[in-house]
Amino acid sequence: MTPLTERLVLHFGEMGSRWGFNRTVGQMYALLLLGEHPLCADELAATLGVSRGNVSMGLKELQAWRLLREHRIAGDRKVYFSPAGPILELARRVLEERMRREVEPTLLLLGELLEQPDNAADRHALHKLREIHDLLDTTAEWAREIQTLRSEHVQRLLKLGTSMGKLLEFTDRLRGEQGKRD
Amino acid sequence: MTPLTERLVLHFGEMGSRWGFNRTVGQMYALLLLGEHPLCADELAATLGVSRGNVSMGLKELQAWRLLREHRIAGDRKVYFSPAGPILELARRVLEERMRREVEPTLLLLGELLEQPDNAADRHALHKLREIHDLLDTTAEWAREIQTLRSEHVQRLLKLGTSMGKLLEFTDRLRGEQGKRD
DNA sequence: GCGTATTTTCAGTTTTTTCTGAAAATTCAG
DNA sequence: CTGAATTTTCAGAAAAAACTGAAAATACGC
Repeated sequence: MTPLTERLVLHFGEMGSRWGFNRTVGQMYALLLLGEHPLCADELAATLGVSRGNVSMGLKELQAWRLLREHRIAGDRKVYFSPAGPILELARRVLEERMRREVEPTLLLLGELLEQPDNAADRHALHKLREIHDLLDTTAEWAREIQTLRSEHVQRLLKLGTSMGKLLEFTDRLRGEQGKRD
Repeated sequence: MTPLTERLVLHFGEMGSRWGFNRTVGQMYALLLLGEHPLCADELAATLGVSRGNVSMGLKELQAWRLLREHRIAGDRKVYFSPAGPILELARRVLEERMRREVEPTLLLLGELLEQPDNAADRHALHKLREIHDLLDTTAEWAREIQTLRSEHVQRLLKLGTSMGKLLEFTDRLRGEQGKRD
């Protein structure tokens, strides 16, 4: 492991928890990302100095995120792993999985609660619930559509940034000045 | 606490950790969101059945996210709290804070590592690093621009969804068919 | 199929995070 | 100012999450 790789591994380990998984999983993925060749579980365990069992659980977790690709070599029983695609594709899968874990459950619950018969005591709460539900719903729809676009278009869309929004700001400002003149 | 509020409080408590804070903080925010009136620390502690100290730390956390507004009433020493604005504004602050916590540190590190003198052993790793850096950089820029737009325009932009992207897909398909005819 | 190389599982241990409650610090009505 | 009301802090307790290592299960070359 070169000093550069080591630095990244440590960083991914620390950030792991903020990204929704544990230190070992973060470090494992850093290694797989930077390495030129696929690695097997034993190599991961040895390089990171963690137990074989821990690596096994980590691999399961990364597979749940669909971030891994398996490689099998004829005459070798071990399974080797590498990242499941180009960076943008990985980011897209992380987005999808995070929507599933962080947004979907709440969206479902809110939808259910909003269908219940209206109780006078909850009028205000239901109003808030509706607002939250609608925002999450729009966001989920947006994320779902991102998944349908081709990588190159996601790329271009990101680069476009908020120019659409800026256009809205601009036209509104024009309209405002026109209003003053009227 | 009505059954509806109770249900939401429990849910926000469970989801808390996935959203980057702990159970108590999640529950506290659910209460503040749904309640019609601002609440003081003692009310939060009593309603949720947690210690006063825990609520104090939770409030500090929510303030770090800039999700709270303080209310002070003449002749009453207690401080009362309510959500810091409309839902969309809160979502925007969560986005900002999450970028700061989850993306910025990595972006800074990658930027630093990419400036180091190139080491032959790291050629491949540096290439990957560059890819990740550029994607995070574009994403951060995009998030920063969102913060500059007015709420109503963020709303419209979200609703527009990926129609821009769909347009790209569409024109590319047309171009493709044209290509076949040539 | 056999037998071993490899992976998975999971009970017990360690580490980390969260929570409590009482003491210290702060704030503000009088 | 004063002092009680309120908030914050933080050491220690409790709870949750992560990790180990060995045993069980599985997979696959021979």
